[in-house]
Amino acid sequence: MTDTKTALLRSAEHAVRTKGFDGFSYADLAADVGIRKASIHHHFPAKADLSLAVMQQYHDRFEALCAQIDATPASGAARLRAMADQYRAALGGGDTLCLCVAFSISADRVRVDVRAAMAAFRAMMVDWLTAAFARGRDDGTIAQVSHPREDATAMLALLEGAQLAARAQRDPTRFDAALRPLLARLG
Amino acid sequence: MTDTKTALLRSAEHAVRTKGFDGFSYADLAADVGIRKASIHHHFPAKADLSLAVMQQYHDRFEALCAQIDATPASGAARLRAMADQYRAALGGGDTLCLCVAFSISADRVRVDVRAAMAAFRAMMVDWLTAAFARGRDDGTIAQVSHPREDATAMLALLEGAQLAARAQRDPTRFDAALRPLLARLG
DNA sequence: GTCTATACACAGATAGAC
DNA sequence: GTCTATCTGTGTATAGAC
Repeated sequence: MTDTKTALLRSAEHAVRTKGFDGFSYADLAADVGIRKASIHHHFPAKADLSLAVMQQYHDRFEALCAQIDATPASGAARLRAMADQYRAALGGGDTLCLCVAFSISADRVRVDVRAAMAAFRAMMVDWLTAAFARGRDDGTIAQVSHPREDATAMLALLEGAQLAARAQRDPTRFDAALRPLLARLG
Repeated sequence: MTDTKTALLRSAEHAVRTKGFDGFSYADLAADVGIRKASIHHHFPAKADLSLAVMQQYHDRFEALCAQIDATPASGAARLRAMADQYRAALGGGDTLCLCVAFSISADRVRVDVRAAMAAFRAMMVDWLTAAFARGRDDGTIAQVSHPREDATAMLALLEGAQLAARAQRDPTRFDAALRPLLARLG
């Protein structure tokens, strides 16, 4: 992959996560990367192609992160904490959201394959969180686990909602506050 | 307030909640309400004026809803359930979000007074939820309440995140799934 | 209050030279 | 691969007639 393409993907991911799918333009990326906007079309013919590439790259990165955590002997609770830390770090100064959240608002204007990629990402995250909750129930490090899958679904919603709360007021500590009750269950 | 203005506010709220601040235009509203887009400027000179009016109307409606629930002798748990039902109903077929969520993505492109209105709405909701959790702790209808304010912050994030999950896949039952662990705490 | 007409900026995208 | 130039559509907003 060329440097330009890498730079474009990087710039586009940041743009989507701070401004949303409808909020960023090829002009923004061009200014950021330092080429003309027509040149972007050489790498990504349409905005949807770029969006899909960004989504796939994001998916791969999180998949690798999950695998990395799974390779450790960490407890169920420690795994959830590690993932929560990741979402917290993704917030930056309170201005960047999870890519899925950023795309969700424009869900009816993104191409069908981009929507499919969003669904795939969510499914992967819920599956991983489900396994972590099950592990935590078995090793006794997570309190009050009844249905790992439901807990996982709720936790993903909580993570995304907490990011929204932080962004709405550009205050990352809102994320911490929203996570506190969940983290309190982790021994 | 004239019928046209009422219709515009109604149409605009739906537009923002389905397409976001950046995703709807005066052309959409004009087609929906049945007037020309230039006529909208007579009622709301700028898009920011319209956004503010929609936000204020939304705030007033929820404030009235909170007051209505408070006027009943309902338990803490019953109050939370009533509010959760409201967010669930607001989902429609899985395509409409809370107005705050819809605006949040475009937070850096909305006028400062609209952002202030978003913050005011969130503050009101957290305050109300805090009181409901405190009531539930005292009347014994909500399990494991330690810090009502933290529980309230987490619940607002969960409600909004659950709406996002439902919208991402146009499936309202995702909302129900994400809420289940919380609702299980309510006696 | 609503209309037609229009201004002006910017969006995504394409053609073709270099 | 990147550029200039350009197309076409759409966005918010305004002027002025009715």
